Amino acid sequence: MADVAAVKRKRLPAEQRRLEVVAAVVNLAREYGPEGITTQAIADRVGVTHGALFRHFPDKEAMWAAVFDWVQEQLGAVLNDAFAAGGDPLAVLERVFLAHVAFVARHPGVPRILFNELQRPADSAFRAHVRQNIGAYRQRLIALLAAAKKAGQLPPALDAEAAAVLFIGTVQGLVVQSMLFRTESDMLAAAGRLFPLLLDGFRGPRT
Amino acid sequence: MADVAAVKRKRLPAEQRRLEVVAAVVNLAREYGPEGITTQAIADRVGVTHGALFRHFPDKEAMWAAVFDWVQEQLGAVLNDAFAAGGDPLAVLERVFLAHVAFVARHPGVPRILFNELQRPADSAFRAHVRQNIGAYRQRLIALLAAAKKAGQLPPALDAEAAAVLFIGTVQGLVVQSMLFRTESDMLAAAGRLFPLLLDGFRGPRT
DNA sequence: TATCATAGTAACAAGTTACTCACTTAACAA
DNA sequence: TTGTTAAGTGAGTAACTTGTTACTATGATA
Repeated sequence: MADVAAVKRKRLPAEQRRLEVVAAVVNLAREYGPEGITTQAIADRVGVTHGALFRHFPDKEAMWAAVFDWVQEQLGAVLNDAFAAGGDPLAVLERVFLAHVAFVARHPGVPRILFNELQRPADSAFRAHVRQNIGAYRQRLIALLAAAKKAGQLPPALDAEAAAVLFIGTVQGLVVQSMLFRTESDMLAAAGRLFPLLLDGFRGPRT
Repeated sequence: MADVAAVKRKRLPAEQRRLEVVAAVVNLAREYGPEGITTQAIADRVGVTHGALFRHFPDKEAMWAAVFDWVQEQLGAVLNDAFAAGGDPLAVLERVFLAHVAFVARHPGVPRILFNELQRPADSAFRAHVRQNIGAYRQRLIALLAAAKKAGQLPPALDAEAAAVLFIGTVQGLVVQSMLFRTESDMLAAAGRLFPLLLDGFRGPRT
């Protein structure tokens, strides 16, 4: 695990160093997987000795908590913008879809971190956090689908709950397959091809 | 990590013990996540001392390799049956979808193991294995979609490659969300609600 | 310039993990 | 019954990982 940030002025203020730790964890997650991230590797990447980390975080779990907070904040802002930008409901839906995919394409470490957390036993505190976030996301999608029904853009018979699951699942499935096959840069192109199919499914059976 | 198999006759033939190790790993993956599986935990679960494991496997990686072989074999058989059972192409497609979901619902440790592998760096030997399997799966789906086009069940304009990605992605997304929210038993019901939406998407725009 | 809070250091401690090895003993066949 | 083979034992070991601590050095401020 190379120390990219070897040449670096020391003695940063605590808040800034904490952000550097978060960035280091996200990058290391992409490069080596979340499992292999040791506190020593984080220290090397940040360009600081091992012991210094524990001046900013009480333990390793607190570092992970900071990473989760960062992800929630960033992704939340991206999705908020997409939801808020206006337009008819289906246009919003497409914007949300593409914004979501673009975010994980820009931060490829993030899905690895989330998938990693999914494997932990169900009682994990992080799990509850993630569950609440995705649950809220799903509710917003259901509301958006309801608005689209009201606007006559989608049929009233549409199973909105299933549609929301399918929507989020499409993003997740796309991410999984991109991690296997493609580079992150191809993800947006693939997303552009997938969304029309998804939308046709929402629009209901061809008469 | 309790030793479920504490009362157990000793001195099994090697092949059988190897299968027990594979089963133990899959079960432990569901209960504690793949990350937390130590060779000691495997030994406890199988009901054997730690050292005995290394009489059957040269190292831990070989145990994981055996698990991957088992998964490939089992899931491959399930999908083969679903593909081979006959009927019109869209009926086959639905059967494959439900068989796939049913398999992961019956072996909840399997997706955790696969997701775990996805986090490792791209040059892993396991990754190449998984990639080849899913790639072959995708090809079979594309062929099936082509057959459905020929039979007039799907429009010729359908982007078959994107549809195959969406199909596999739907399963994966369903699994992810089931791991977060539902129990494994709900998965099949959710799959039944999702498939019609997916199919309508394949059938193309409503005119 | 002197002071002082605090970021950083380096060596250490304690626990965990994968793997080894000399040995014991069960099972099966002649 | 007896001899041989291979499964199993259990006490170790080396490497790694997290976290601690006594000490040092920096840089903003008075």
